[in-house]
Amino acid sequence: MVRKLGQHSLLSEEDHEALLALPYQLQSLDSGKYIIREGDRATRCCVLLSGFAYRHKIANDGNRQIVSIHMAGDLIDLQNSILIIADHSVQALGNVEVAFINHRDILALAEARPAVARAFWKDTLVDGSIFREWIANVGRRDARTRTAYLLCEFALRQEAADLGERGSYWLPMTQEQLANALGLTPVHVNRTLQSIEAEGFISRDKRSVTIGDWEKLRALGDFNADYLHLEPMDETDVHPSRDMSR
Amino acid sequence: MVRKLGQHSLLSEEDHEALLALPYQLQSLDSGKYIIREGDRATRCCVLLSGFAYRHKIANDGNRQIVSIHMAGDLIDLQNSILIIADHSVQALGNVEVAFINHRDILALAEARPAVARAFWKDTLVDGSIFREWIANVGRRDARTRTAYLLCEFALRQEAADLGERGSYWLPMTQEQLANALGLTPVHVNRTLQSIEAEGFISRDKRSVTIGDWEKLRALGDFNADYLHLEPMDETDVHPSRDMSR
DNA sequence: CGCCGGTTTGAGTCCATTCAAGAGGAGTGG
DNA sequence: CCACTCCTCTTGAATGGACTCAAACCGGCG
Repeated sequence: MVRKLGQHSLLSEEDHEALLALPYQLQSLDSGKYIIREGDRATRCCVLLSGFAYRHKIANDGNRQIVSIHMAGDLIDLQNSILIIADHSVQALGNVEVAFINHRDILALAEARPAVARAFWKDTLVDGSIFREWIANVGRRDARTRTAYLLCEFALRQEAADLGERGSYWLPMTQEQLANALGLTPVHVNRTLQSIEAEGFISRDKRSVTIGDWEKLRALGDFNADYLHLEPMDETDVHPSRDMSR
Repeated sequence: MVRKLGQHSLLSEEDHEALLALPYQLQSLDSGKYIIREGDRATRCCVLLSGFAYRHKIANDGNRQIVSIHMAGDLIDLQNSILIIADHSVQALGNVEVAFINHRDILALAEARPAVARAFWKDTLVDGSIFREWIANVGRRDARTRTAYLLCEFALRQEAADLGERGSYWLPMTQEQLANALGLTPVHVNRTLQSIEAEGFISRDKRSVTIGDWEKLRALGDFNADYLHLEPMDETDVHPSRDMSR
C-alpha cells in the first residue's frame, strides 16, 4: 500500500525500504471529511491509499475554488511539512483511506537520503506544474474547453495511477464540485457537459464518462499532457547521483 | 548579488558560502527577451538579480496566461532542474539581469547539503502556494476583486523583496500583461483600474500605484497574505536539523 | 513632425450567471 | 411497500459582467 508512494516518487534505488519503513497511521474517512483545514498547524502529511480528495480555498463571499484533485497514491500535503500553516483545506471525495506520516519523519528521511529528498522535491514540482496549468485553464479558456480539459486530465491521471483506462472512467465528483474546480457555476457545468455530450465527444451514464474519440476531445480541450510529467522513469532520473554527468 | 539567493532561501547555516560559490554566468536581457521557452530542454536555471520577469503559457487560440511574476532575488525555473522539459516560458519584464546556474551544480549542491536542498524545496513549496492562490483568484473572483488582489500581492512582495514599500510602487507591466495575468481583456483591466481609482482605493500616475488605504484595498481584494509565507525566519526553520524535536 | 505602443472611450453582443422550479434517485422511517 | 426527504441533476428565462470591435488619445522617440 505505502509502496505506491515509493513507486510514485520515482525509483530511488533501495531507499525504497526507508520509505516503506516510515511509521504511519492508517485512517479511513467518510466522504466530505476534512483531512486538513485551512489555517491549521499541521504536524503530519498524508498519502492517499484509496479514493479521491481535493484541495480547496474559500473566498470571503463563501465561494469555493478547488485547486487540485488527488487520487490513490498521491502524496498530499507535503507542503505543510515545511510551510507549517495550511493555506488551504483538503477534503475527502467519497470514502477514503489515508496514511498519515509525521513531518519530522519526512524531514529526517529527506535529510538522511538525498535521493528521497529529491523525489519529494520532484513531486512538489510536478504539483506546481499542474497548478500552473490550472491557472491557464481557468483563466484563459471558455467553459467548453475548460471542461473538456479537465476530463482529459482526469482520464490520463487515472490511467497513470492504474485506476482505469483513459477511454472510460468514473468521475467521482458532483457537478457542483466540478464547477468549483472549473471556476464556473453548477448550472453552467451541467449545460456544458450536455453540449459536449450532444456533439459526441463523450457519453455519460450517471457519473461515468466514456470518451468517444480521445483525439477529438483532446483537441476540444486544447489539452497537452506534457505538464503532467508522467514519464518519471526517464533515464536521467533513475540514478540521480550519476546523472550529474549528463 | 547572488547572496540575495542565500537570504531568500532562508538562513541555512554557513552553506551560505556553498551557495555563493556556485558557478554562475551573468547576463542582461532586454525587455521581452525569453529566459526559457516552452518546450525547451533547459540545462540551467536562473536567479533574477534585477528587474522583473513573468512566466506564461500560451493556449492554442494564441491567448496568453501569465502564471506568475517574479522580482529581483527570485529563483525562477528551479522546476526545470528536475523536470527537464519546460512546460511554460519565462520572459523578461523590462530590462533584467540574471545569473544562470547549471542544473547539475544545483543538484549536486542539493545532494551534498540537505539544508540547501530543503531551502530549494521550500522555495518550490511557496511557489506552489502562490499558484494555488492564483487559481482561486482567477477562478472565483470578479474583475475588481481580482485586480485589487494582484495589486496587494505586488505591494507586499515588493516590500518583502526590499524593492519599495507597500504604500506606493511601480507596476512594471502594461495593462495588456495585467490582463494576461488576471484572465481578463486589456480593455476591461483598464476600466477596472479606473473604477478602483475612482472610488479612491488607489491613485495612479502612469504605471505607479499609490494605495490610499491599505486595509480597504485589502478588503476589496479579499486579500490574505498568509499564502505568501513571508516569515521564513520562523524559529523552527532556522536550525533545520534541530527542529526535528519539535 | 509623424510613427508607434500603450491607454482610454463607446457601443453592441454574448457567454456565463442568477433565480427559480421541476425531475430523478437513494436512503430512511413508518 | 410506500411516503417523505435530501441531494443532485436538469431546464427555463432574464440579467449582467466581461468581451469584441473600433476609433481616438497620449506620450515618447527617432
